[in-house]
Amino acid sequence: MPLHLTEELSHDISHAIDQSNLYGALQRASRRMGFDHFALNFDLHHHGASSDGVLLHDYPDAWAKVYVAFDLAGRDPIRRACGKSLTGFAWRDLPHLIPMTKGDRHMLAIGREVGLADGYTIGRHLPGESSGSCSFVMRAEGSLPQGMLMVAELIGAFALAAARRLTVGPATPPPVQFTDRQRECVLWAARGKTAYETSIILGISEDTVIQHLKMARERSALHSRHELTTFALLWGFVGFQDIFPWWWRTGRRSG
Amino acid sequence: MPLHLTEELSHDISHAIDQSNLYGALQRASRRMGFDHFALNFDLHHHGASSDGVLLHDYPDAWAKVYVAFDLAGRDPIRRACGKSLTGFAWRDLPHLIPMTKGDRHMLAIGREVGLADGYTIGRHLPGESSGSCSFVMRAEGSLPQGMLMVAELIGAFALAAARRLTVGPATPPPVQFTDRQRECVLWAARGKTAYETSIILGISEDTVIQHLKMARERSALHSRHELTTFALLWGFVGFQDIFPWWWRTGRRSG
DNA sequence: CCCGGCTTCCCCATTCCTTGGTATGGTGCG
DNA sequence: CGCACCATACCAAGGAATGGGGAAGCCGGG
Repeated sequence: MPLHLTEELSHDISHAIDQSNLYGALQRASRRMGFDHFALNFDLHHHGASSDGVLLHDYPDAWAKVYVAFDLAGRDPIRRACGKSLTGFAWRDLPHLIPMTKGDRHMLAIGREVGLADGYTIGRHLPGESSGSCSFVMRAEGSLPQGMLMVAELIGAFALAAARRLTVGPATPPPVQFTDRQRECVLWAARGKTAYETSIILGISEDTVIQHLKMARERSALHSRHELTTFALLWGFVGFQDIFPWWWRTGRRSG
Repeated sequence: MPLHLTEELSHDISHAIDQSNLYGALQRASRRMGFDHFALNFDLHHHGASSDGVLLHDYPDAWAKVYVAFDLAGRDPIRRACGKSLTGFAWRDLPHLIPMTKGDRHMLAIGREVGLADGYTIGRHLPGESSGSCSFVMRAEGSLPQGMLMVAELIGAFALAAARRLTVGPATPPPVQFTDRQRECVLWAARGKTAYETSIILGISEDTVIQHLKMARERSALHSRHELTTFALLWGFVGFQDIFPWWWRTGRRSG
């Protein structure tokens, strides 16, 4: 029966043709699964003002303002936890996923006050393209509908896929291309090397390294090396794999 | 019934205590769902030689060599498609997900020759931490077990979570802790702001921002802002989600 | 109550990065 | 052969980051 339910609910979601459509389908789905509220947010890692992403929810009004404040400060613990779990998670399990600060606990406490007691959140990431999360929330303290969590897992994923379909469209090419040398210089920059050090490593002059980084910045329309390295990481021009194995191998420590 | 099946199969997988355990559970699960083969790979984005990731499969021997060759060259189209889909996908739908090159088609053709006709692959990513994929494969041309794809979706996710658990360990505590202010300053640095700009944003003096960043570097034993922002991204003190949606919202461009 | 940690602010010298140029040789393509 | 692009190298000025100091107030734990 639950699988049948999944298919029924996912049908509406997968066939949503716009955001209000998706909103309705998600609201119906959340009720059918036994939840009181839902929230879906989906952010692109690029694209300008035209398509900013998706934020759908039927949270209490009182919560919206609070949430925006926390989120703008980059402090939403639930969003952080989405980066640390491959499957959905219950909010009560947050401390097992991420280190909780005082501010985090404060935010959750405010949530409980306005009627968001516990929830189950499904997060998905496509490195360099988009991230999103979909939460199903209970108003009252008590247990989540355990038998429905797997259904929620699927429904959440389909909803995020739908949001992506509505936002991204067919394909997302990387916004720029680097030359080999540019990529190499950015890599050593991300590893923390200065232009001079990189010039020694690559056996070229310091000015050349600076030139490559200059060109890379120009292509990306960025104005600092921090942005450049972050940008390169995001788009996979360099990977954490490229940086950290090297980092740990070379006797570097950070704690 | 299928949901019951999911719970039964996921139990074994979620309780696997080592890789051979997981192998057996996955093999049983793939058979029960009506597939002929399975493959799971899971890669960490950091940590040195000791724990490089997981690769489990019961593919024909003939395929292993071919696969390794393609994968080492970073050319596996299925892995590429994992970066472009939020849900599982059938191999036959690859052309809808990614631009297929001649080499990609060649690889799939070889697969069909050795008895890997079509498959369903579930991919998951945690930006900055790990990526993995789990495939369930049919030997013969024909249709995938349609009624089982949602089950496969869940089983695949649980298997990846299990692989992560076996690889990463229960929790990888961050090697240092930042104060709220430090984290905030690092966040704005990662967003590309200078110390002066950050000071305006936070309403404090430029020297204070410099001081916070100085302390953060000291704790991390790092010597440049590039390393600091990368480090913060890796450990989840700030997330790509925190940086880029904001980035593109504020009129920045890069393409 | 005192101590430690957090946050805030200030100074200075040095190094590094950014931005604007110019210029050479090589390579691949039509 | 032009042409575009890449890799290489250099110059100069101004802005930003780094690494050393010092110091104040606040708050919570022992």
